[in-house]
Amino acid sequence: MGRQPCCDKVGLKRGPWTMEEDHKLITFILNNGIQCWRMVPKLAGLLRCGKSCRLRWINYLRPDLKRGELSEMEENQIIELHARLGNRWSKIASHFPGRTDNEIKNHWNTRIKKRLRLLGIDPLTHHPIHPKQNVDHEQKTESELIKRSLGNEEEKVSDHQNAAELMITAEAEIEKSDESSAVHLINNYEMMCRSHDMDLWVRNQNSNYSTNCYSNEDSAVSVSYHNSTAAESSNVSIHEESSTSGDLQKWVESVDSMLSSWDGYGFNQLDQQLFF
DNA sequence: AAGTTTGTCAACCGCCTGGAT
DNA sequence: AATCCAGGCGGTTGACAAACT
Repeated sequence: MGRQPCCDKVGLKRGPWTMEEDHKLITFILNNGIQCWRMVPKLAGLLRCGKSCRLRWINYLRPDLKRGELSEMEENQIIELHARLGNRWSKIASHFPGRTDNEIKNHWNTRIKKRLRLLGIDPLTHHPIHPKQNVDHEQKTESELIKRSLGNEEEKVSDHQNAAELMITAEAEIEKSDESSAVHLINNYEMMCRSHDMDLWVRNQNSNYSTNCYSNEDSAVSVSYHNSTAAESSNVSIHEESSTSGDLQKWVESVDSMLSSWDGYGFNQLDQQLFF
């Protein structure tokens, strides 16, 4: 037996909501609350189906909605959550009070996907796109792509490359367990990232792992490692206040242990390059 | 100025889930 | 156990605006 429609659609209004309809819905909900969405349109005097009322309230009218553009920090968090959860928009949205799943889904489809592709990252798998599979067939040079992703600012391009080199060296130091040197380099990297509000991906040449490093507003450097062969990913973060304490030692150890578990996937090759 | 393309996002559709009976 | 049903979810559409030719 087929599913019954949620309501009798005959005579019901569709399409964009008018101010008058919005007003009726807001007034009704604020005065009566929500017991049953099916009854809301009847009781509120609206020629809409219950589902339509629910959607309008949740996505547009409820008072606790956060308006305005998503910040870069929120965007980075969405990317991180999407890597873990996939297209589970409501789960992702639950991490952002005042943001709706619809809003985040739209933002992902219209902006973040493009941004990731520009950086050479497959938005579906979150792994680097191999140059041969790169969707941008226009033979853009690496520096042109970097410029585009950073708003065409020469200075930032140069710092972006320097930061990548710093992080690559830091990882090499970690690999050699030279913590004090790694601490110094990571601190430099952190400062550079924070001062230029940027993120970047580095990737081992001829290997299957990639690294995403970024800073965010609470002064942390996060490093996500993705291993395409093992289909694993992991994330480690350091905070400014812990970068000179024993916590960093733990951080270095956790990176070490994670990477040694990935041995055999080519991580030991340190001839890394910027990958866009 | 006019026509076309591209980007954005509110709203809809249909399936899924879980509680009630 | 089977069925019904409301609410929830993710994919998709289409109207509108902005950018481009």
